[in-house]
Amino acid sequence: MPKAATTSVKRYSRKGLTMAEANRRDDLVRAAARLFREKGYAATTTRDIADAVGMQSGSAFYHFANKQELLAAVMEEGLTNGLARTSEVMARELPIADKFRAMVRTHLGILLETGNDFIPVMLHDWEQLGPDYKARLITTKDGYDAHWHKLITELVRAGLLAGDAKTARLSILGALNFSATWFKPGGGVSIDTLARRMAAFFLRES
Amino acid sequence: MPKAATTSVKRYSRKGLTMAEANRRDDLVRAAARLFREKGYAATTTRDIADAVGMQSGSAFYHFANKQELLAAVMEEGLTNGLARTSEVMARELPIADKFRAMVRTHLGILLETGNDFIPVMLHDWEQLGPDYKARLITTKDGYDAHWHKLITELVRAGLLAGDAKTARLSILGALNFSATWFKPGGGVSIDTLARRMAAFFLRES
DNA sequence: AAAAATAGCAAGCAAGCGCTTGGTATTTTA
DNA sequence: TAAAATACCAAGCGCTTGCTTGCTATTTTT
Repeated sequence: MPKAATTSVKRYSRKGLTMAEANRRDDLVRAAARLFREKGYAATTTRDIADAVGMQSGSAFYHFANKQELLAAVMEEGLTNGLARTSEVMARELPIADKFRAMVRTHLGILLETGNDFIPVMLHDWEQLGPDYKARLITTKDGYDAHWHKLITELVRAGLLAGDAKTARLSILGALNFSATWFKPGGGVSIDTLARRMAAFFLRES
Repeated sequence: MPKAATTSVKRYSRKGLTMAEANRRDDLVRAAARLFREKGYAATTTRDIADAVGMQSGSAFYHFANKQELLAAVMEEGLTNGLARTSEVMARELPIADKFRAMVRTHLGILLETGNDFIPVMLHDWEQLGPDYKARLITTKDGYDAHWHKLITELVRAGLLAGDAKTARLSILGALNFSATWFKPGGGVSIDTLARRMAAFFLRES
């Protein structure tokens, strides 16, 4: 008879999944993203993150060489997902003004939807990243910006946005990105409504 | 003969000022503001700040009970000065569109002028402040917002800004505030030029 | 000129930090 | 089924952190 009562079988998640299925690395990235967003990177300890996924404090370093690597993983996750969503919208065949509205809605979704803590962390704690880690992410980040550059250049050319394209891009993305600091889900406006209102504020049409 | 060679007279600044004139407390606030802006509040140590003004690491706690109090002092300095400058502009008798342009220029000045690290620190590290410290600042902060609310409401009513006043205010202040993250002094555009371009981007007039 | 207040210095403490190490249970590969 | 790889745990190490304490030099007040 096995001594099952004393030697309990080791489980890698509450659902009793195997190691490979459990994928605790992703759990760490998600928990880190949430905590980094709530308290900031420097104010979040590796113990906080380990606690959040039910690990011992040192065990996170089996998956990540150091704390910076975790921050980079959070940002990379956000950039990869954000670039995919953005590219999909840009590939649609839509009137330019409608495409702008869709892009605004998508960008706000990336920033404000529950659980999407990755890009807000990137916007807030980019400067906490060492130069080598920045270099690893800058390519994806540039691809992101390129979509917006193309879109806004067309809108300016069509007379649907005022001023020069650079000022328009910096203003619009600034306004959108800053919403991550004040938007509270369930606090009055929905993301959909906010997106419509902000798009209408920027666009020059009847 | 006094043993001046061995027992040097204690100076409270490099200019040989007296204690009261030297005002090392303000030195600490300015140094803290610069470091908080460069590295973030949590990543800046009290030793960094003491070093920056040439003090021993513990001596800053003669002027401030704790590190949070220093952060609050940085923000209060920014709010007081910013509110004063903003109130002065609002009191001018100007056509409403010109007043908007002046307010944009003033706000960008508060954010971007060299040495004005206080409001950027507030925008970036507001959430690091304990609830009691937030309460101490919230009144001044609201006075600040009230000016913008009044101005933008008038502009919307005059048809010089699109959409509802709330969306307009959040978008404009978001765009302006976010410039603190990307603007580099001496890097292409001046604050004056940036202010003119951003104001022109938002305003609806010929 | 004595007393009190001011503005520090020098030293260090307790707690918390990122991270390492040695070992072990489980799973996967050979 | 033995060997190798995976995914941790338990313990703790060295360093840094915010902050305290006892003392001293200078300035201001009385």
